[in-house]
Amino acid sequence: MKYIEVALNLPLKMSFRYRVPTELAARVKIGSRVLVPFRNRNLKGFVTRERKKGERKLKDVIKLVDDFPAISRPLLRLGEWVSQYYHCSLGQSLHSMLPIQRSLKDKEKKVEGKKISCSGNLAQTSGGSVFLLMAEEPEEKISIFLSLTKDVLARGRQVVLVVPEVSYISSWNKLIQSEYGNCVAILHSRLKDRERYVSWMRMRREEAYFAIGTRCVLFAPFPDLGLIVLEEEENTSYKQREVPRYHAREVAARRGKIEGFPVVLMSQSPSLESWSRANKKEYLPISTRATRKAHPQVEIIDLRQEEDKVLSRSLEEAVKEALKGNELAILFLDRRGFSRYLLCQDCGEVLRCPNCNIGLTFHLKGALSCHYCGHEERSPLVCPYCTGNKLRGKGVGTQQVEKEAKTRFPGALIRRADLDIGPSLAGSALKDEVIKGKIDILIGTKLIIKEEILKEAKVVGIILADNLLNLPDFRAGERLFQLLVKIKRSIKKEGKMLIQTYNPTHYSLRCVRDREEDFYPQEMRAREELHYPPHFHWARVLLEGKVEARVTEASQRISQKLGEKGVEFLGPSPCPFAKIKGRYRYQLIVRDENPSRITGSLKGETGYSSSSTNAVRVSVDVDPQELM
DNA sequence: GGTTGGAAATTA
DNA sequence: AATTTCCAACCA
Repeated sequence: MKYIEVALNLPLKMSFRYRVPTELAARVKIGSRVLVPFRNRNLKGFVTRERKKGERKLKDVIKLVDDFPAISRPLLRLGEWVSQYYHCSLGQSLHSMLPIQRSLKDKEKKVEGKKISCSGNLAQTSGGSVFLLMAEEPEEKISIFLSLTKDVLARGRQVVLVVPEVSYISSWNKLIQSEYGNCVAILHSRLKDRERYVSWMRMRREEAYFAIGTRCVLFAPFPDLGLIVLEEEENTSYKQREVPRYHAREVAARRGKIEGFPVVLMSQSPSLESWSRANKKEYLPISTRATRKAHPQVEIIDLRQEEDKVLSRSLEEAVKEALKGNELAILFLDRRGFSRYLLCQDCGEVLRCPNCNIGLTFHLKGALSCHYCGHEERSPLVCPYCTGNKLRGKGVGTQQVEKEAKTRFPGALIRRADLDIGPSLAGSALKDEVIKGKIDILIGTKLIIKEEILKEAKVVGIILADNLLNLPDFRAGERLFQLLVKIKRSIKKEGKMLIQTYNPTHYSLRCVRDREEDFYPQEMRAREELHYPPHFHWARVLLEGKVEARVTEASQRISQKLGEKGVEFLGPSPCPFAKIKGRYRYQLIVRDENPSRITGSLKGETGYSSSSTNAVRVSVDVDPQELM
């Protein structure tokens, strides 16, 4: 008799054993999906191991779901790594790797021989390595991309291109189709069931040999994958917010290691993590020809010296100039949906946490708090740096920009685009309007920071850079730098970017204007002292529950345990969103230079999640991006 | 003795 | 995660 272990899509550490009825025995393999009885219902799960003996009476597998194993051996190994590193069950990680619920049917007799032959020729000098491609010019990036992929395809292997968001897919698809013909399969979460199924099957059958998609395309069922390329590797969308909370960059690298192929990260301004790894030769830089073309002018405007805190004189002049030449001007302001910060309009300083150096969150009752370590203080009446009395709560409602622009630039065609107007509308329709020149001044949030829109712009004004710089996030400076570099690289070469700020000497701004490469060593130094990544790995332990006392109690218990183990951690402190859907939320931040020590210290402290009506749910987010 | 609400155990 | 089991507190 044959027995198997099955991983179910439940937050349980254990797998369950079943007996395989004789008539199924030949077809049930490792990686197969099976339907099994569980409690009083039937669940689909993945076969993870085969066993000779069942030491007790086990239930029978009900049926085999698919005509073939849905998960290949290497992908099973990848799933095991994801579940270990990101603290979720194997069933949860495997479930997220297969975006299809229905049964997989295969009428044609697929040649299984090919898979075996591929494992022999994996040995390749670059197999398992990660490369970092920092191309200044988009044309150069594309030409390197094409030469790399051509090479892989010529050796009969397949290519995956991962992009941060769905909107990036169509232009890449056009490019790749025009180069290689109809060989592309597209995969992302917004596809309909049927489309996803067709795409997935085309990859498996090698009817397609090029896959483009968002995160989920990392698990493309190609039999002989030869290359994964990640576009805009610093993009924060690469971190999945739901379980399993994986980062596409890490998963790509791990798949490359398991299956022995190279991974290429592309970026105009890489994440500090990747820059640092490249510096340590963990990632290999791909050298580019130095074809730096003329850059647009960058001007930093000191708002402390300006009468008008919304539109400075220089920005007004620049916009007028653009209007005169019938060119597009963009005014960017990021609305911070939550949390405000306290800024001195005289000296430009911001109230920061003495322990963590992130902007303190300014609450309406006049309290200031740090959500990393839980530090709290009363908000002062005068600025502690210059004793001035112009401390102002900043962050929400910089909405007057549109009103201001209308009075300043009468007759101009002004368009405001943000989430209120609708994200779908802000997409292609807006792009069309921009290209046809139907807009003179475009006012918007991060939504409009798209290459297709920016490339039409002659002038871009950043209304208040401090909004981004003072986000309660240690990566705020890095994010601002990356955003500004992206704008600078995308707008017209003879254009101009004007940055309004109360902190004109900040290196995030200075480096955008003067020497971009100086940013990374400076930011590395800033992160070192406070044990921020990339020097240390972080994991967030999130506690949620309906009874606040229970949540704080549980967080105390965990912090005591961590203390006994001698692990370094911050908190517990209330999350930036302290209550969501009636659940109170607290967090602890565990940090260590070695990610496996973090995993070790958390083992046993938390289930993957335990839930009952009044209990506290504890979950772990390894290498978190935003702590909300 | 019986009901009840919440925590703990169980699921193969 | 979703139930079932366990157990102590409360009641008449």
